[in-house]
Amino acid sequence: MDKARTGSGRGRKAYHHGDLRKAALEQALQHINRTRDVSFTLRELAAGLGVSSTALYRHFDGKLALLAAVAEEGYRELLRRFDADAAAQAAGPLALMAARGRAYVLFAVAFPAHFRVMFLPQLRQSEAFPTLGELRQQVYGRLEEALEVLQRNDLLSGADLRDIALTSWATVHGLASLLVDGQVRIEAGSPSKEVRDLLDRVLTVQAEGFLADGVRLGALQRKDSAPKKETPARKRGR
Amino acid sequence: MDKARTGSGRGRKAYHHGDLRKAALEQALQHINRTRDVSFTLRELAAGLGVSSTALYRHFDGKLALLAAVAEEGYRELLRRFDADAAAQAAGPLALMAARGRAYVLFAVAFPAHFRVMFLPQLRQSEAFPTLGELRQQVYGRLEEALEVLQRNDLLSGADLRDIALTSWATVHGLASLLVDGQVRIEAGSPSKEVRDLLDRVLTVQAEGFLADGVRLGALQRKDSAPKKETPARKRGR
DNA sequence: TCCGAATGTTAACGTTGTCAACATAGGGGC
DNA sequence: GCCCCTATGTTGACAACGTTAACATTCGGA
Repeated sequence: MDKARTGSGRGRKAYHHGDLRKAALEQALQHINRTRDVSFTLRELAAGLGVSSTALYRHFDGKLALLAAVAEEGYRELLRRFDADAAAQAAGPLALMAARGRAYVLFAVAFPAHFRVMFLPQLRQSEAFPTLGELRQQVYGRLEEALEVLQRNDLLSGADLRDIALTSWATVHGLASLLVDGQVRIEAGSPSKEVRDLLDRVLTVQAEGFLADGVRLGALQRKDSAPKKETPARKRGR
Repeated sequence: MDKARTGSGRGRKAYHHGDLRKAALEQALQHINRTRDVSFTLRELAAGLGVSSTALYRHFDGKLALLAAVAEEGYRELLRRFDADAAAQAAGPLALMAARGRAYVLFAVAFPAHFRVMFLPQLRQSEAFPTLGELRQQVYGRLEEALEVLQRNDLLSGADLRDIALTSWATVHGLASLLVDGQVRIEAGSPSKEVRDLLDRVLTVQAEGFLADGVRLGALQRKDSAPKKETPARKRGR
């Protein structure tokens, strides 16, 4: 298949676009990154591609399906990054865990538009895109996996693995959200380096905690509830 | 001012609604909680109130302004909860810190629609609602304040206060997001109790870290960057 | 009592996502 | 080399949406 325009004339406008699907996805990402929002219009997007708006319906079932395709791209890229660091895996459990968390945040910073779309409520709730659900599970599975390796090596504290996993996930996801939403200021000069340093510090605090040696959280127990010393074993279902 | 309908007849449809602004906000919250999304229509909302859609424009400048009003309600409720626990403040720095984090998450679970709207990209980016920006700063200020109290009492580890604050904020905000988005399953039976217990465990892991005693994160340092042992003092600006 | 301000209604406009019907390109089977 | 089937793109149209303008009704204070 020809990538270039396949029409008769050279510079003339060809009837067929070449790869409209790919071009539409790229244009959508540009819009999202510029406006920080998915509220672009199909007509505007199509006009930017020199194409009628209804042409997009040959490649996507509608606007939501187009966004779903963007989200799917994002999940696959994130999984690719998770699996890319075989080096970290060889370097030990701690390195693997840190690499996974770092990959999550760096992905969000590198692909903010994808990240935004991946967590759109409209897509999360829709059952029209089962692939997205499977990909989401794979992502969380990778994070859990890294923690299980830590546990096998007796590197974890006594807390329940599920609680640790949820805490780690929340921290990493929260940091990514704050960065993507621009609630944490990043120097425009060398965003990559600054983000990486910030990220390392956050992951360190996260892993080692922030209380001084010897300080324990007895005071954290609520007054209105019996302090449950023993965490009940929780099912790992779904 | 009469709360009830002020028209002539008793059960007859009154020309004036009574308190349309309040009713509209409530109806909007219902829609958001039902659909988990802000994509309700003004016409539908107005029809549910037995009112013409343009009547809403007497109370809000438009749909975005209505959402901004919802967000403002949310921020004020959250701040109210922050300040409500004077008891925790008296019980010591650790209790205060835990209470603030817990208030954040419990607010999100109790007011999911508000929470959703508070972090809408369209509202975050718009400069038409400066009040929202001020309220946001107050919220983060309360979290930072609790940490500063900890620091004054020498209860923190040696890490930079800004890093600890960001990590805590990310964890709490991430957990709230995951709960509101339904990515963490909650038993329908006693959601309140289960969330509170889960929350306590996460806050504990967060504060104390999850590494076993003696394990340190030397392996976390990246290979492509010089390991900066000393965190450079960072300005506290903005 | 009267009159302006507050509140609500009707009609209309431009834009949006989407569908149906039609037009064109391109490649595989004869 | 021709033909037809399918993939791809276009035109025209529709209902629904947010929003505005012009008009109607009610309330409350001078």
